[in-house]
Amino acid sequence: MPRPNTRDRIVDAADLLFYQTGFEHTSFAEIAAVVGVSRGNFYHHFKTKDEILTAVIDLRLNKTRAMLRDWQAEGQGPAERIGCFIQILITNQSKIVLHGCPVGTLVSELAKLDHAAHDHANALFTLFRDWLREQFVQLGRKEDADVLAMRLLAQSQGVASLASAFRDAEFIKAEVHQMRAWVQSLTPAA
Amino acid sequence: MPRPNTRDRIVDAADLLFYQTGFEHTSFAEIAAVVGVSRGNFYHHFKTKDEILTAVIDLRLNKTRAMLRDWQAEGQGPAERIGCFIQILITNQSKIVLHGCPVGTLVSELAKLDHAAHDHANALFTLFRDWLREQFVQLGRKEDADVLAMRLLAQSQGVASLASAFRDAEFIKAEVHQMRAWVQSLTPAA
DNA sequence: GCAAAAATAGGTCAAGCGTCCTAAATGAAG
DNA sequence: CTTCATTTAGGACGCTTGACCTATTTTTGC
Repeated sequence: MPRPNTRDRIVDAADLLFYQTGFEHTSFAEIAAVVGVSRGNFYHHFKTKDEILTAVIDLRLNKTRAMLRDWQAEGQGPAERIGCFIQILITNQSKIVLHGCPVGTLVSELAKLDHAAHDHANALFTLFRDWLREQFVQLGRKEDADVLAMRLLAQSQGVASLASAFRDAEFIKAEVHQMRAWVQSLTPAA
Repeated sequence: MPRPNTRDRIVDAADLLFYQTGFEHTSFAEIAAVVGVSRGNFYHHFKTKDEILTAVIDLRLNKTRAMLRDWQAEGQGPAERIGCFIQILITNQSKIVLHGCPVGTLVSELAKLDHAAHDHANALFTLFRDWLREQFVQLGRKEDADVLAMRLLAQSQGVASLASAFRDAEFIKAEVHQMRAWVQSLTPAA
């Protein structure tokens, strides 16, 4: 097995560059330069730019699934698990201020390009949506679990969007506090 | 007689194309083709692409200022005026599902490109933010008016983002209903 | 150890881009 | 009518892009 997995390094670099500067604005040459491989080597692993995009989305899907699985395995209640989701905004606040939400900005860009991979990328949103819905169900909100899941998802998107626009990390902290209080208000007293 | 102003027609076309397909993805040739002018004529009015962007942002700023002024002049209370803002999501729902929020997606794209015009575009957000803050002040929430303004702005951004991602106009309607109820809950009984 | 396969390097290509130029058509002013 | 600035047309440039090809090196399987 090839120790220095060039393909993975390319996907990792593309993942980061797509996040930082956007899919369309990132060129083959830039990715290749970051990884330190020639364009020919690059082409050996990925015939088209769309193939790289597919690989990047798959990587993000796998990482997200693993993360959700970890949260599930920590032996806490649904409210605490929803708290893990909200916590992402804090953990990644500096990146979010600079480049927005990785999922939201990618899906938005692909929507504008009318790109075939839009649905594939949106599966990232669906992953969170379904997982959050399940948590709200376990919280005893079976009736409106999906509505609540979408609302929390929308809130986090809005917070990331404005935090980036105004380059304001404090805004994230304040809204996260409010989101936590909101979840608390939905949690039946134990 | 005022001739059909070519410059204005160019800006109008660029405004629409930037919204529908993004700033970077829109080329000189596309705009020129839509307007029906030659690239030379185009260049006579705008030396660089950034000049067009500046003109488009200025156009949007003026349109937004006029809209806010109209809302102010309708002789209603602050709660009704905030309702006008929320109503945009309904009025433009089909466009939002297809292309997202015109302000949010532009600011987000310029942030990713690290474009100098980012702050200029973000003035659109500031316009709404300041106006909303004033409405909340008049609603008797002087202390947290800016927090509430940002929260409502973030909500509308999140709703637009997810509505576009899931291509779901019904989601907009549902969340608008919730947002109206929220404003109502902040309004002191008359 | 050696042949097959995979990986890497670097050159090449057509297309599209923003930009720039010159020249012709138009229209207002004297 | 003439003059001259404005507007329009369209060609040309230099550059970047994604895509593709061939040659060489490295790794793998038997």
